[in-house]
Amino acid sequence: MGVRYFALSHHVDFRQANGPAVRVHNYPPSWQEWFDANGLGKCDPIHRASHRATVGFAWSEVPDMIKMTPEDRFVLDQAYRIGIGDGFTIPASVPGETLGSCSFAVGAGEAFPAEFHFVCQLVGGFAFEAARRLSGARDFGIANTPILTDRQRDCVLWAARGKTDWEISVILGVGHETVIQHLKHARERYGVQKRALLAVRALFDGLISFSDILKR
Amino acid sequence: MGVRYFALSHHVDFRQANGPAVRVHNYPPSWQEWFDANGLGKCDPIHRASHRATVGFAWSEVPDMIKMTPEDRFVLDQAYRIGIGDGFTIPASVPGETLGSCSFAVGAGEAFPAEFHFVCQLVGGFAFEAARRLSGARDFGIANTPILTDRQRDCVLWAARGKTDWEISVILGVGHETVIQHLKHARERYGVQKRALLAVRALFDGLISFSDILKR
DNA sequence: GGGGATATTCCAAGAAATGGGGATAGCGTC
DNA sequence: GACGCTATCCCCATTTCTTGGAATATCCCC
Repeated sequence: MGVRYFALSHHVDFRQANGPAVRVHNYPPSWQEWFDANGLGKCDPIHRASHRATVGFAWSEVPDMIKMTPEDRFVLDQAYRIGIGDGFTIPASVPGETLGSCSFAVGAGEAFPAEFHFVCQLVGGFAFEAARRLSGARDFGIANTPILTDRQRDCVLWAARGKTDWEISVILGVGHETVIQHLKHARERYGVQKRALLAVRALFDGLISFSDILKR
Repeated sequence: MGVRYFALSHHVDFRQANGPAVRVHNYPPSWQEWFDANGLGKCDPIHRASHRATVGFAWSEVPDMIKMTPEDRFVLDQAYRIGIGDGFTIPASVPGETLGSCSFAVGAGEAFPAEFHFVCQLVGGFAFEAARRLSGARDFGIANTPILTDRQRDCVLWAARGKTDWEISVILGVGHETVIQHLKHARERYGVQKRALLAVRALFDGLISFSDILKR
């Protein structure tokens, strides 16, 4: 396929991975060591960017996809220094399941053959799905994501929008205590203590979406 | 591509759709009417199955992917009666965004040409991505998003993970008041009042990612 | 050297969220 | 009819967050 490196991986910290997670790659060992030592599994810029696409993207597009921090630039710099050049990454996302991706890269200084993007898209996508099935990761996904009632969902949505319990009660036309109760139950079902994490989980599971929250 | 029908759609109830949502298809109008009348956007069995895959799947695999209810069987039965036969669906999932999919189907009684699965995968995937961008479902407003300092980002990340200010102060090894201050400034830069919305905005901007937050 | 951004710590008052109890009513299932 | 789920309301105590101030010190840039 005209590329030198491949990397198929779940986006977890492999230093302390506990659940089922897959990683297969042919990057230089020194890169994996440095990558793990810095706990990049969960915050690598390429991985972060992959959480914002449905299909493959060239690494050159990453700065347009996420906010690049100085560390992000340092990470990409390090990769280049170790010999990893331009790349193309295929995201893999299933609601409620560990995120992952499959990347292909050429050596530093080489040009990525754009005519192989489609092939990478296909190979990367099906390769990840195969790994996902082998690892049993998919058995831990949406099957056990909590189900909320309509009212609970409404309250979570307005809470994610930054409204207070009292404001929500006015918006929904119910009592203040009712809203407290709905959010209490929603937190219990998700097994979380804080409404910030509740909002995040509801977003991740597809219960609510950014467009629900941020419109207007 | 050897198929008769296509359907590219966000999984929402189009009777009461309010946000940006896309639907393009050439199914019979009677099917869309019946589909909407029954509010299937969110519970159609093909859509539900697509929430458990990262790549395309043949509709014949659906019973192995989700638990089929009697209603599900009735829905598929109705589709067949209207003239929709076997199909292949490509899921499209981005954390925090409305779920969607792109399907291809042959007429009732016809055989789906398996040799076109790969082509469907590619066309469906990129078609959905194109529709997603056109619809503004994802508007990359990276340019004018606030810039946080490293410490502020750390605090936002831990706050999104559901930690209290005091817990964060222990984790980061700084004073309790310092964390309060960082989050105060972070909220000011984002122009929000609540940490739940702060977490959502930071996620939306790509400052932090779901895999940063959720270990699993 | 001055200006600006950053990181750090501290105080205090009030608002809001959380966790623990309750209760009533409707609705559908077994 | 008993049971479970849902939605609605109420009380309490405690913790946590938010907002308004304040102060140092470092670092980089001009």
